[in-house]
Amino acid sequence: MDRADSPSGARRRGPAPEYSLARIADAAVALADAEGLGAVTMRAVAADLGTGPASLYRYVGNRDELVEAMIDRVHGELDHRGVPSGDWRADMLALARGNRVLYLRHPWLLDTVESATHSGPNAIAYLERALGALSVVDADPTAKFEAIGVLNALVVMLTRSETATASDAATALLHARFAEAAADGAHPHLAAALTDRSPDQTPEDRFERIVLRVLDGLIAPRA
Amino acid sequence: MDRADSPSGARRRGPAPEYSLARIADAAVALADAEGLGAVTMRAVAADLGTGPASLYRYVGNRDELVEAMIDRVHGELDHRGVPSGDWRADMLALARGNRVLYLRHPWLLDTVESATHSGPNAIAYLERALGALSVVDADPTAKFEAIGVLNALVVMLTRSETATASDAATALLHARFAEAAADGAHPHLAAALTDRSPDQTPEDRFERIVLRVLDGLIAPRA
DNA sequence: CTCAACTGCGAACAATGATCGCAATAACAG
DNA sequence: CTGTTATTGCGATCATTGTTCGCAGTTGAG
Repeated sequence: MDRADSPSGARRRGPAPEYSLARIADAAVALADAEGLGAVTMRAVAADLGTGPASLYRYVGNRDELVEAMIDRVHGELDHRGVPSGDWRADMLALARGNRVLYLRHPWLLDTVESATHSGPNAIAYLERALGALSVVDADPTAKFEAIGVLNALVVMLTRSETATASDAATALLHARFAEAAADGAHPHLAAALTDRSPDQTPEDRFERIVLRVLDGLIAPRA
Repeated sequence: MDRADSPSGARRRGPAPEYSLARIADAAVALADAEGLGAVTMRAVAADLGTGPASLYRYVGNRDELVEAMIDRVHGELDHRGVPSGDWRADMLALARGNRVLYLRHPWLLDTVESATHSGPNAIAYLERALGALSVVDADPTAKFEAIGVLNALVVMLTRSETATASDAATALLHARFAEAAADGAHPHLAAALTDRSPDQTPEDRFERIVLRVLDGLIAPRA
């Protein structure tokens, strides 16, 4: 019942595995990048590899495991060397920036946050980096875990709002509903806020400003 | 192609609708509360109402619309009167607290954050309240929207971690992987952080402390 | 050479979201 | 009162998807 592919030292019996978890995950990632996570069906991935869906189950227990493999695979794209630099603020900002570009490059990652916990090797390596960055801070580990978690949630939220373009149907609907609510007289503050648009700020600036502020709030002087 | 149920003034022709969006949403909410969002299939909801799946489509365009109705329905459980009180910090904390209990009562809401945007009437009413609370703050509307969004993301994340009990399979797996990584020698900071457990703090305290800190960081003195 | 372990995968199954069409019903027009 | 029409309830049915079964083919071990 074990998986094909797994590096169990010596070559086992039977034919050598024709595919690999990495190849399958790559195909799935390509599909998700192009058409969203919903397009990642076992059939579609298998078809892209030129085989049938059943073959994939030699490498993956189920679809969730495939998604997990995808997640960890793209997490490997990040290069966080030099992150425990001593300046924890800069370090955390760098980690956040890295996650941001990762989410922008693979927007489907934003859809996996709530279903699958990112706990693959690369995600754990990331956590190790973050803890390393915070090792110079005098706070108890629980607070550090919290800070990392909050930071990640923040990055997800910010990137999600960055990804929501007006061309998107859901976003258009949202705006329409806002406008409607603002016009019905029962939502004065909303109406005011919508008319009083304050403008252009690059996404990057917005991102860094908010991340830094939250960081400062989180790791405030001990009470 | 219009929906049954919708209050189009005078009674229309044909038989009076036997169900209603509200009743259907209630049944679905009950199902989700008991067995999770995955248990909310058209068939299951219909069966709970004593009918077939096709009937629901007179009241709902598709499953996503049903989930949206569920979301807005439970958002109506919150009573946020007295929230624009003048003390914006207290107001925002109260709103956050309200959302927290809502998420704890209906954990499946945490699974809807990324798929469906919460933009029903009750969600918009919530937004209006929050904007009202922040109306006494001198900041541009964009920043206020951001603050509200960040606050919500924060509440979601904190409540999610509160919901993840050790009895949960996913959480158990996560802890196992952490322990494994901590033991392999390549993750010293993780190992240190895991052994150095700092203890007991009520979830409520944790929640309020973090929310207040982030709020203070967000609405920091203008730069 | 034989056997056992292993892989690839076509065929099939169950569950689910969704559609179609028709019978039943009730307001409306005359 | 009758015929028309808009509307509802819903059984039957379809397409899609995740997943399993079983078997043929392959390869190393004894």
